[in-house]
Amino acid sequence: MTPLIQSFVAHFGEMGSRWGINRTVGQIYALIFVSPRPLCADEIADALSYSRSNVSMGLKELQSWRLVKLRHIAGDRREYFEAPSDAWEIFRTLAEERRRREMEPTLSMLRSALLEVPTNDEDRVAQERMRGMHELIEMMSNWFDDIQRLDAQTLARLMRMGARVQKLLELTGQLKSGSKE
Amino acid sequence: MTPLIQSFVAHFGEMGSRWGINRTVGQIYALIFVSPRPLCADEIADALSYSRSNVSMGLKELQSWRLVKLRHIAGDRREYFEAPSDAWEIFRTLAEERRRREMEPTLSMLRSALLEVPTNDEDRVAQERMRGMHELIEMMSNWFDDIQRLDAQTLARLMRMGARVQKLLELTGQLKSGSKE
DNA sequence: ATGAATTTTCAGTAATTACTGAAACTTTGA
DNA sequence: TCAAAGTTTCAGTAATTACTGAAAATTCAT
Repeated sequence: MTPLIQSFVAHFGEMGSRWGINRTVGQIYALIFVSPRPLCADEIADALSYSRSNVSMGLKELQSWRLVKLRHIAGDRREYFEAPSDAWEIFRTLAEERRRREMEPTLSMLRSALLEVPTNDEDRVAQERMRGMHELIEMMSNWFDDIQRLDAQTLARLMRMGARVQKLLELTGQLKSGSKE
Repeated sequence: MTPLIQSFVAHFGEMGSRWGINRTVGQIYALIFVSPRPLCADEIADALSYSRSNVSMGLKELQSWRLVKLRHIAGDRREYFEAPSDAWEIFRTLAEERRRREMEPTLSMLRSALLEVPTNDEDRVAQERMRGMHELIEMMSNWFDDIQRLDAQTLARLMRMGARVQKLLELTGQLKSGSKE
């Protein structure tokens, strides 16, 4: 590993642990991401000085997040791993997977909590707060879903617009006032 | 704690660990969030059966995330803690703090990596990928910053629009074609 | 200043999570 | 069907992180 790659990999190892992801997994992904060609498990274990089995676990985790693609090379039985070279695509996958793992369980917990009939003031207030949270998370979840379908270019345009989108909304609000939104 | 609140608190304890946040901190915040009035450390320790010192640590962490507000009650020396009752506000704080803790260090690492002059093909490719990632993260970081300034209502409108925003962009793209955007 | 009420720190311990090496399993070519 | 190449599982151990209780520090009324 060159020093450039080494520092990139190290950074993602540390960052990883601020997420749910562990150091090994972060480093493996960083390495695959910057590699010009797919890597096999042994190469990864070698480069990072981790045991073969640890790398195997890490790759399985990355697969469960759908962040790596498998490749096969003719005449070679080993599996090779590759990341999308487009950071947008990675981000999209990550967002979708987080929605599924973090938002959905919370939404279903909140939904069932909101079905309960509160029998005291404490529960009444609690439910009120939960309702607000449910509303927010549901909205964001749907929004993620919509965003998912935009192509990178449109999304980039939307982001570059930033706060100016507000102006646009005000404008269309006027144009469409009276219609369904 | 009522069963309703208990299940909410338990859920956030478990969810917390999928984030960087630990179980205790997640539970403390959940409890504060649904409480109709500010709580003091002893009440929290009591409700969750954690040691007073553990709760103290947890509250400190929540303060470092700026997720709790301190309140004082006349004639009572203890500090009371409260969460914004508006989930939007919480989300905004969280997003800002994550940007600061996760995006900024990564951006600065990437920036310095991109300043290096690559001396071989491996580094050249790696830098190319890093450039893509830098572009994406920087764009998102700026966008978060912009979003920050929108009021909840506008943001909600934007989200409810979802993918339809694409149509809007196409429209304005036509209107403005030739101008600076 | 004194001391009671409260909060924080910290060293030690418990619990959890990460990692390894060996063994089991799978796949494929001869 | 066998054996070689490759991958996964898993029990045990290492490393990390969470938690506690006791002691120290802080705050504030007198």
